Amino acid sequence: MRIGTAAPTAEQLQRAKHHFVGILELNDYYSAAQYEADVLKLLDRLFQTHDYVLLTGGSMMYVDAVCKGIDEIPTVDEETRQMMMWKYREEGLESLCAQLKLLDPAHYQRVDLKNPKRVIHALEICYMTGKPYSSFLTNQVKERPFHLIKIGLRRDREELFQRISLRVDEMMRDGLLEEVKHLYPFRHENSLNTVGYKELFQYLDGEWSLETAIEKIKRNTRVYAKKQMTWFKRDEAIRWFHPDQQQEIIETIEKG
RNA sequence: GGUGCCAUAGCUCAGAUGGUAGAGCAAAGGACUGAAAAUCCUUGUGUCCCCGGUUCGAUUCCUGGUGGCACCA
Repeated sequence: MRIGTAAPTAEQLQRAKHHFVGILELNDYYSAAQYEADVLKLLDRLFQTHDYVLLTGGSMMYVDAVCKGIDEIPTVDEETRQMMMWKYREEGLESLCAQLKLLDPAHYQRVDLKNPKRVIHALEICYMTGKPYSSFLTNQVKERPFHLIKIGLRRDREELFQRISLRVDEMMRDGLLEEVKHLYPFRHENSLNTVGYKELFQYLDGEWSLETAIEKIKRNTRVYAKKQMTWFKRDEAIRWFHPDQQQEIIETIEKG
């Protein structure tokens, strides 16, 4: 999935040592909590020989998992997940909400009852552990054995959207469609339900023209960029810069 | 040139036998604790093409104009 995920190029990989690139198979289970654990373990090692380590990217929850931590909640086993998916299909969301109200009234008050993923996950934990989902939540930011400097990059929306459009065109030139064709047999894997892949699957299904699919990729990428802005905007620790302000960014990092 | 049809939100269109209007898409804003490039929520005032007429009242009916489409010359 090199092209669609905008993985670092061979040249970029040469210039700086990267971690966690291409470590997972299509159908591997992974989560923000696992990422938190994996990254902390790696950092432990890296800080023995490095003063600085850079964490880059825009996967909001994964960034926060490393910086702020995620509460200790058991990982849902396959059996429970299957059972809950079955209940969701057979009984519907409303029924699941009613069950959550009984098993975890506190969380029932707070969750987005219209969001199946949230309701399902809370219920999974309730059923699996016999304890309310909310009893696992501490609402505390974890202490880290290192100093964090958060740098946010921001540019005019018009310019940003223009660059998104160019980036998608470039991916197409680099052979995104070929990549997607190879992945077509695995299209139902969760890892492929993402921008850049799901739209081209629709094209291969004959539901959209190629032009429409490309427009949708651009559109969905814009929406994603907007979601990143919304998420990171409320993080007061982030210091914001225009990408061209390299000198200022370096100084900020050196000052700590 | 003639005849017919159309002109309503950024786009595609719906609608009221006359009481100033609403869907989809787009767009904007927001949420987010082991599926997160995922998932979910909220938001629709727009000279209803223009001039005039009828009317208490016209975006709706009528005359004329402008633009578009189709057919006929």
